[in-house]
Amino acid sequence: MRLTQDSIPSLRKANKVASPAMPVRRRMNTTDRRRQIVDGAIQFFATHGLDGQLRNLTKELGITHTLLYHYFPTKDALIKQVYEDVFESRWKPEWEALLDDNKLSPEEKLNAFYLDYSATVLTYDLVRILIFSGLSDHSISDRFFEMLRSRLLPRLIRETRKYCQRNTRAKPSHRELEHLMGLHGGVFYIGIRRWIYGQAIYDASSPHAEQEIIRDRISSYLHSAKTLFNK
Amino acid sequence: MRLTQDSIPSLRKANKVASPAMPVRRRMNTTDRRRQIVDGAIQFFATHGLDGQLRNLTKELGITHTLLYHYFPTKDALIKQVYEDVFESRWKPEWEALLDDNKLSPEEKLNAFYLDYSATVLTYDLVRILIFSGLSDHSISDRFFEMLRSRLLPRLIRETRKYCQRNTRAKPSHRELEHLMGLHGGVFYIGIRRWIYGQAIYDASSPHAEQEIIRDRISSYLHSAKTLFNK
DNA sequence: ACCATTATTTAACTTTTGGTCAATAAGCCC
DNA sequence: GGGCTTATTGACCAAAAGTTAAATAATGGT
Repeated sequence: MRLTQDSIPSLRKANKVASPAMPVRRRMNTTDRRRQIVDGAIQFFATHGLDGQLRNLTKELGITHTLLYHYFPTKDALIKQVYEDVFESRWKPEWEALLDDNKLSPEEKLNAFYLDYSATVLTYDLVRILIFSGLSDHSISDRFFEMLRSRLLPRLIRETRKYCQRNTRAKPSHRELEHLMGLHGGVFYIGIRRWIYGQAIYDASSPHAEQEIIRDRISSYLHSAKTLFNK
Repeated sequence: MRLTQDSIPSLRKANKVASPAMPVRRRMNTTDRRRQIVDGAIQFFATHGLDGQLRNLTKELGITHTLLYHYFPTKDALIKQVYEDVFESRWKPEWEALLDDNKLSPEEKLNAFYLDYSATVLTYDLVRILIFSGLSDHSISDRFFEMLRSRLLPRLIRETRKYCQRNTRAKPSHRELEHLMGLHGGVFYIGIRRWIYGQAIYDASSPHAEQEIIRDRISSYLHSAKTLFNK
């Protein structure tokens, strides 16, 4: 292992002819390399946690660990960048617009939203990094949940009320919110089972199984909202 | 910090008189010390993850880190013991008996079960160690979920059917199971929010808030089961 | 009161790991 | 093709962290 790694340079020195079998030191432009590092780091930290060792990360990337320090002053800086990227790239502002769209019924909105939300958020990288973040500092999970709480939950509650034909703009009650969190948690739990517990959730026979599940849960949620809150 | 730690022996040597302010080297019997170490380790690993450093753990315990190796040959052995203990001590065989009790209605059973389950399982130690385990090897989470799957889910499905007045012993359908997982995940998500995200979930005004929430979810679950599966 | 046992500590070793720095060489411009 | 810029590397450092071995001392039995 260490042998091959270390013997490459001497080989190169001894024989300057470039051969496909012999990796040559390649210069990448800064932005591409940086991109590659961050992408690799996202995958890597999602798998091994934030305690994963830089030398292992760079080995996967095919570079020396010292090269990292050309792009990031410290490991924390890299982690921070990973947080940024995972977070920034996955949160969709369209969700708010979708939930505000007047052409859709409450049920259609909830379905459309949670289908897209689950496809976007319930990914290997995001779920695991979110959980890793929650377990250590709460930096990412706090931010993520705050977005949820301030931008989505109120709209989801509003749509729920609309569905129940309750015309109130009162502040969502504790009970209403918790009912919604029951749905939300049930959906997020899909991600936990799949990406934390490593379960294969669906039978292969039905390709749209996940969508059906989510639809079921939403309909169940809305239904019981009626009986729960309509008197 | 290190100073006081290191200066104790010399102090002891200089002045043999035992004073309450000066901790004296105490011999504990093997079983007690082992118990203390494992208990401390559960707390410690739950907080800092499995990468937590033994020196910090033992500092909390007030012993030298090398003493650990008198009780456990390696760090992995200690972690394994932690897994065992968390798992053994928290899983209640009574749950199965409860769900089989004929004197209770399905709704009463589900309520009683999930109230106790959440009080027992949704604790700081268990939730976090379960998740830590899931993120690394799946050793604990697999076992835990397997117990759930084989011993509890079938009974919960059975009671759900009873509630819906469906008399079938057919193998639970994929859809039935997922509906149940919606409830289960919603409940477990309480633990995630509280112990991973670090959220204070309930308003202090209502001490039984968690119980009400769970009751709500169960009633919602059973209700929608009726409409979902009864025709 | 002494002795044997063994819990506990001290000191030291090894590997791992984040981080630094000077040397090397790939690509670009002229 | 020569030279400049800078991406990339190899050697090295220091602190962290798991592990070992020998020395010390608390306890229980006689």
